[in-house]
Parts: sequence; C-alpha cells; structure tokens
Amino acid sequence: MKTLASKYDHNTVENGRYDHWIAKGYFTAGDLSKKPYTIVIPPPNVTGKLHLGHAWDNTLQDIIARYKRMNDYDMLYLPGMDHAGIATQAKVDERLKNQGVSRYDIGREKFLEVAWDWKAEYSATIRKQWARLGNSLDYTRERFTLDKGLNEAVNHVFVTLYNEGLIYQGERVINWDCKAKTALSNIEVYHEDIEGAMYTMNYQVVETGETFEVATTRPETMFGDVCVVVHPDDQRYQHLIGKHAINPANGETLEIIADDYITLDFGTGAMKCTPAHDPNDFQIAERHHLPKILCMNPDGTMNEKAGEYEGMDRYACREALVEKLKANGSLIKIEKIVHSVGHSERTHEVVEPYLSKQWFVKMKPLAQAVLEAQKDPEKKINFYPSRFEHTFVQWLENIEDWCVSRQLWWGHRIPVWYHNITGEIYCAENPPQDIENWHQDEDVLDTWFSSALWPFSTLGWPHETADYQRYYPTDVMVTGYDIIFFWVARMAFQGLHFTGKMPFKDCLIHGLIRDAKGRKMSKSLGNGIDPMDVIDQYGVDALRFFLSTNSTPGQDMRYIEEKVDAAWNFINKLWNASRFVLMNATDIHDDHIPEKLSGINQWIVDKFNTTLAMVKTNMDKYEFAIAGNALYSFVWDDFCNWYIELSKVNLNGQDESLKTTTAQTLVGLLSAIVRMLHPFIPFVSDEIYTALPGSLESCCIASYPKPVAMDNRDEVKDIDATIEMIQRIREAKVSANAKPSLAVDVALVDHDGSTMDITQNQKDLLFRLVKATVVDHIDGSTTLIPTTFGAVVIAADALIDIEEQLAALNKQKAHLESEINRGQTMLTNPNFVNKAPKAKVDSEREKLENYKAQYQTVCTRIAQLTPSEK
RNA sequence: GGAGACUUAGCUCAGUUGGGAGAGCGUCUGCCUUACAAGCAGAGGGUCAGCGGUUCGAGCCCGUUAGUCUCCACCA
Repeated sequence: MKTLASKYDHNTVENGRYDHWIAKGYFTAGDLSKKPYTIVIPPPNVTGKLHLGHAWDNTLQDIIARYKRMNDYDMLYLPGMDHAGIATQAKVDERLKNQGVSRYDIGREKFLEVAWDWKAEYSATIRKQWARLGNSLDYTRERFTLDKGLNEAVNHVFVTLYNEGLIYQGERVINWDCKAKTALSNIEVYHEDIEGAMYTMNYQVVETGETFEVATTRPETMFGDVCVVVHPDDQRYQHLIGKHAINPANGETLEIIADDYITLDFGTGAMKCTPAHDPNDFQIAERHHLPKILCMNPDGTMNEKAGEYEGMDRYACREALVEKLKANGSLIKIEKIVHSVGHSERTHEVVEPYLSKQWFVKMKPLAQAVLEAQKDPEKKINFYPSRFEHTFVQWLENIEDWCVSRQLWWGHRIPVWYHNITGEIYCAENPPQDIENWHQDEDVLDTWFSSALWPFSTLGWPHETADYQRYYPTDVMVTGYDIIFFWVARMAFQGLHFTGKMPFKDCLIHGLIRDAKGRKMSKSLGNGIDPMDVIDQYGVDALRFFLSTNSTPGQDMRYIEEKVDAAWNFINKLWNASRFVLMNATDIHDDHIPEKLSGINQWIVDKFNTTLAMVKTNMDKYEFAIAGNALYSFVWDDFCNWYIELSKVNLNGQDESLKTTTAQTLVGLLSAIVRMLHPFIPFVSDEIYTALPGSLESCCIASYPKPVAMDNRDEVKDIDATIEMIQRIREAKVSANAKPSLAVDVALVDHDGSTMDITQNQKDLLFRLVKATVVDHIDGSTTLIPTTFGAVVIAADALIDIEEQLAALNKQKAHLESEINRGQTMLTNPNFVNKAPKAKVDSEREKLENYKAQYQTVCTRIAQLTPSEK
C-alpha cells in the first residue's frame, strides 16, 4: 500500500503520470466485448498553442470519455489537428518574411515543405499540452486534416458532389481578402460598424441635359459601373428610363435602366450599378444581360479601367477621385455615415466584393436533407442546450451556396484538371493518364471542407474500415456555439449526405471563456490566460474542476482566479481527508463496504447512495456543474466535516468490530469518492485511488461506483437528530460567549417532555464533538433549545442569561407562529388540499404537526422562565 | 430588420417537469480540536430588474416594459 505525502503538491502528483497512462495503453480503444462510445476531438489549428477555451472544451470531452470508460464502454476519444489553411499560411508567410523571403520567391513546393515543418513543430506542442490537460486520447488513431487518408476522403467527396451536380464552378461576386489574396466564404466575414462617407454626385442625362443625384459609399468602384438603375414605378425618373447618363468618374455613357430591386424611398432612388464589385448589382446585371467590369486587381489596387489611377491603392484612388469630382463640380455632397463593413476574419482587412471564378457547393439540397432529418427523433442531432437547434435550423433554412475554393497553397488541392489545349475539365480522385496534357486547378479547398468530414474521415471513410463500422456515428460532439455554422452544420450535411447518418447523436454546446471583467480574451487586449501557466500554478486538476463546475451548458464563463484557487482548496481537502483515511486503514485490505452498518456508517452510506444517484443522473445529462457541485458538498460537508469527525469516536473506541466496520466504510467510500471525481480531477484521484487498499493499478481503468446495498436505514434519523443536537449546542455556546471546549450536561427530551432514549454511541458522539454529557434530568438553571425532535436542555450556569434566552425563545415563537399560520392557511384551503399532490399535502401536514409541538415546547419554556424571574 | 441570451447576496454564478431562495469568494465573531489554519465552528447579508396574467401556489410558465450582451441579415 502506498502512502500520501503530508502536503498536497500538484506538481508531484501530476508530473509523469500521463506518460505512464499512455504507456499502459489505458486510452487505446478496441475492446470488442464492450459497447463502443465515440468522441472525436474538435481538431485544434496547428497555428499555435492551445488557449483556455481549448482547455475548457477538452475538459468537457475528457470528463465524458473517462466517465464512459469507467461505465464499461469501449471508449474512443480520437485526437487530431486541423491544417487551418489561411491561418497557418499566414503564419508561415510571416516566418518567411522574417527570413527575408516571400512564398513567391521559394515557390509552391518549397513553401509546402516549410509549412509541413511548421506543422510538425506545432503539433508537438499541442500534444504536450493535451498531455498536461490529461486528455484520455487514443493516439494510435491520431489524424491530421491534411494527411493522406483524409485527402482521399476530401477528393472522394469533391468528385462525388461534382458528379452529382452539387459542386459547380462559377463567376460570382465573392468576398475577397486583398491581403491574403483569396476568396472567403460568407461566414469568414464579420461586419463591423465603421465611420465612412456617403458621396452624392450629379449625373447628367445625355439626351436631355438634365441632372439627377446618385450616391455611393465607394466612389472608386465607379470605374466598374455599367448602368444607372431606378425603380420602374418611380415618378421622378420614369421619363429617363432607356436614356443615358454620363459617369462623372470617367465620362463614359451609362444606360438608365429600371429594376424593382431599387427601394423607392431610400437615398436618391437612383443607384449606380457595379456588377463586378457588389453581389446585388451582379444580380441586376444578370437579369439585364449587362457586362461585369472589374476595376481592381486582386491585391486591392486599381486596374487599367481606372485610367489615371491605375496601380493606386483602392483607398488612395477614392481620395484622389473625390478631389477630382469636387473640382469638376460633380460632387455635391459628402455626408459622414456609420455603416457596417465586412472584414476578413483572418487578416481583418476590409473585404472587397469581387467578381471571380470560384468553386461552389450547392447548398439547398444538402441543407434540406438535414432539415428533414431534424424532424425525425431517430435521426436528429440532439443539442444541449436545445435552443441551439434553432440557431442551427435557421441557418440551414437561409443558407446560400458555399464558396469552397481558396487561392492558397496550404490545403487540399482541388481535384480538377484542365486540358492545356481544349480547356476541358477533368474532375476525378486521381490525375488523368496523359498528365502532360493537363494542368491542375491551382486552388485549394476551404479548410472547413475537410473539417466537415472529420467524424468519419478520421475513422477510415470512404473505406468501410472496422473502425468506421464500429465507431461511427459518433456519440457526442462537444464544441462552442461560435462554430455551429462553420463546423457543426457542415459536418451534419456532409455526414448525412455521404454516410446516410448524422455524424453524432448529441451535440453539447459550451460558451466562450472571458476574462474576469467579462471581456473576450484577445491578443490585442493582452488579457489572454495561458492554461499552461494556470496548470503550473494550481495544477490541471484544479483548472479542470474550475472549468467544469462553474458554468451552465451554452453559457459564457469568466475566468476568475479565486475560483481556481477554491478548486485547489477542495482538492487539498480531499487530499487531507485521504491521509486521515489511510492512517486509519492499516488493517483494511479491500475497498468493500459491509452491508451491516449502524449509526454514522449507515448514515454516511445513505447519503452516499443519494449523492451517487444524483451525480449519475446529471453526468448523463452533461450537467457537469451540478454533478461536480454535488460531489463537492458531499465530500466537504458530509464526508469530511461530519462523517470523519464523528468516525473518530468509533476509531478510538473499544469496540473492535465497530472500529473495523468504520475503517472499511471510510476506505470504501473514499474509493467511491475518488472514482466519482476521477472524470473531473483525473490526476489526484488516481494518486489517492492507487494508495487505497483493494484498488486496481489505475483509477483510469477502475469502474464507476455502484450504490451500496444496506440491510436497513433505521438509524439514519437518529444520526440526523444527533447532528442537530450538536449544532444546537454549538450555537448555544456561541450565543452565550462560552468557549467551544466548555463541558456541559445536557438532557434530551421529546415533544411531550419525556426523556429521549439515545444509544451510548450517540452519547459518545455528543461528548466528542461538543463536550456534552447526556444526563437524565437536570436540577437548577437550564437553557432549553427546541429542536425538530423535542428539545435539548443544557445545564450550565455559564450559559445562562435569562433575558437572552427569553429573547431567543420569543423570536423562535414568532417564527413558529408564522410557520403554523402558513401551514394552516394552506391546509384549510380546499383548493390546495384537493389539487396539490397527496405527498405534498401529507408532508405539509406532518410539518405543521411538528411546528405545533415545537411551539408547545417553546411556550411552556417561556412560561417557566417568566414568572420566576419577575 | 430578424433571432437568442442575460438581469437572483458586496463580487462571480447555480437554481432540473411550479411546492418554503443556494454555492464559492468577500465581510463579522470565536477557535492552532492529534487529516487539513489553503483549516474548524458560528453569524450577517436577497420585496429573485419593473408591471400584469395563469395557478391553491411563480425565481421558474405566459404577456409586457427597461437595461446589458451575442448572433444572423443588411439599401446604393
């Protein structure tokens, strides 16, 4: 049997333990005799280190994984990482820049080598961090979104969708990131209110010479204008439809056309139309068969269409053009406005709507299938909390086609080849035979295209592997609400389309972790917390306990260091209690709790059974905070503060059999406690567990506790009463300013005033905890304290202050009167008696009877005290 | 414009089919009691944002108002 160090030191407990677990293979799935249970980790980006949000996310997953493993499942918690296209490429670009080269200098192939080196470096860091977090991952199945198998899956999906007509190439106005020089999908763009200006200009009509006003926020795009649009019913402009106006930027002639896209009462009612630089204008141009003219280069500079401004940055051009328009009198008004402008999520550049040829996934049919499946309880994904299903469904209902091509190098290259001469398109999982006549599409796919396949591609799909058949669909996906659109929805439609099943049954959603002031943690604010620093200071067990017991599913959480400290204190408490148990368990050889129990042992085991049931119910509902807090109060209040203190009577007593039973109960319960806590605090629970008699070689492979069979629970009430006596006597001493150690004689009476029978053991408990000696009756002055069972009568001159006693009794009398009043009002209300559940009515009756009895005791006592003193 | 969350003790937050308001930290008092002073024993502190409704009964359900926050969509 091991012993525990006299002080809890998280470093000593945690260091090296994870490596040992891994070496032992505790987390390797594959026991075919058990039911499978699968969680795939949301793959972290190989751009950098894990942050506190990852720690939170992973803790929730690992709690489930360990809980399921202990409940006899063949648990697969599958690790992996994401290549994170844009983000990683940006990091690698930066590294190259620091070395004085650009990716264009070294070329695609060399660039990819550097990127793979980067990946190797950062994946090693992330693995170390997973180890420190204690994630019970099966590394034999680790995957990377860009590895060979996943590339196969990606190609298969792309080709299949292409052949099904669900992937197409098209010229559209997409979101263009001028800094990264790539297209972005809609959800990679965030909108921010910024101050801009509305420029209003006079346009002159060619045919009549009259002028009218047109406004824009982006004058530089005027070089891409193809017409002016008004509403067909607009009285102001009807006579101009079909006529022409002069573009004040370049003097070109623009036709004035009518389209009911225009809002009559917005702005001037006349709009310039720039099909290549605005998605709505693009639609108009489609309807009216107008050309689409680009006036910018991919890097955000102006192209030859801008004439004298060619080569100028778009914003410099705007300024220069505005000056010119002012000078020639076209510009008649500049109004400052605040409008929301799209920015790239990655580079934070203002996104330019930009016409270009991209690949798109046709979303409507894919989304529709998911929406149908959500209506079927057998097929649907169950969201926890359920409200996120609305978010998910609404997004799918309003979905638009997904732009999946990216002008990057780091990613899955699009499996499309173009014939060098004919331009014919060849889309297949493998290159064409006569490869020398073809060239491959230069672009790669959106990172989320491969992430969307994660729950099944990691298991070997599209091959019907044993793992895929056994572990798919996965059981629960744990992730933050911020990536429901990016990831959850996309896994859903790809999973459903390609495997015929939703990729997971449950989806547990958590919030964002914020700083102590409630702000988002961000680099620019410098308020980020490195989980590794927290682990250094408090240990990962404390961090995990903090993360898992301080939030409700779906809700944001603040990082509050004091709470991590409180979690540490709890672990320290557990540690010290364990030392006490081990000190008293030298003769115990297993962790079995006897069925025949009496007194305090029966009492604590009864409490344990209740706690276990409560904890299991909530673990199964992913309510880890409720489960964790129930364990916290059971351990600290019931087990440590009451049971251990009370157990000292038995342990130090003369009754050898009681001594043994108590030691067995201590050991058995502590074993159950650390096993229940193991999913939350795996390191320290393992250390304690393995020190206990009868334990297996690791808590990781121990089974979850079961309720203890008890032959009866008759004495539970007696101990409850004893505890109440102890509390009342303590209070009496405090209110009388007596020392806690003051010895007192007490008599215990029922409601009818007769002496109560209590066991010798109960008497010993009273003496041990509050130095109270139980006597049959007391002569002389006394203090009487009413209780739920009757009263405690204390004989001790030191305690006596008649005035204070009377005041206390009167206060209690008033309280009892209000309680009796409440009960009687309820019970005389026929509606309550008839409509409320019978159990509720009965318990109210019982309570009322008890209050009445207490009231009697109090009144009698007041009567005794009053005349004799006056 | 649409959707959602939040408002409970000084602070941060729980509160599970509606049935007497809880925790941690902080505050006050007393204790070095042989597992633990990072502890023990006590205490104080809340018209559960406002108003209305349903109900025998509302922190919880419905409506409404106010404030805080988030997401989605955005008209030149």
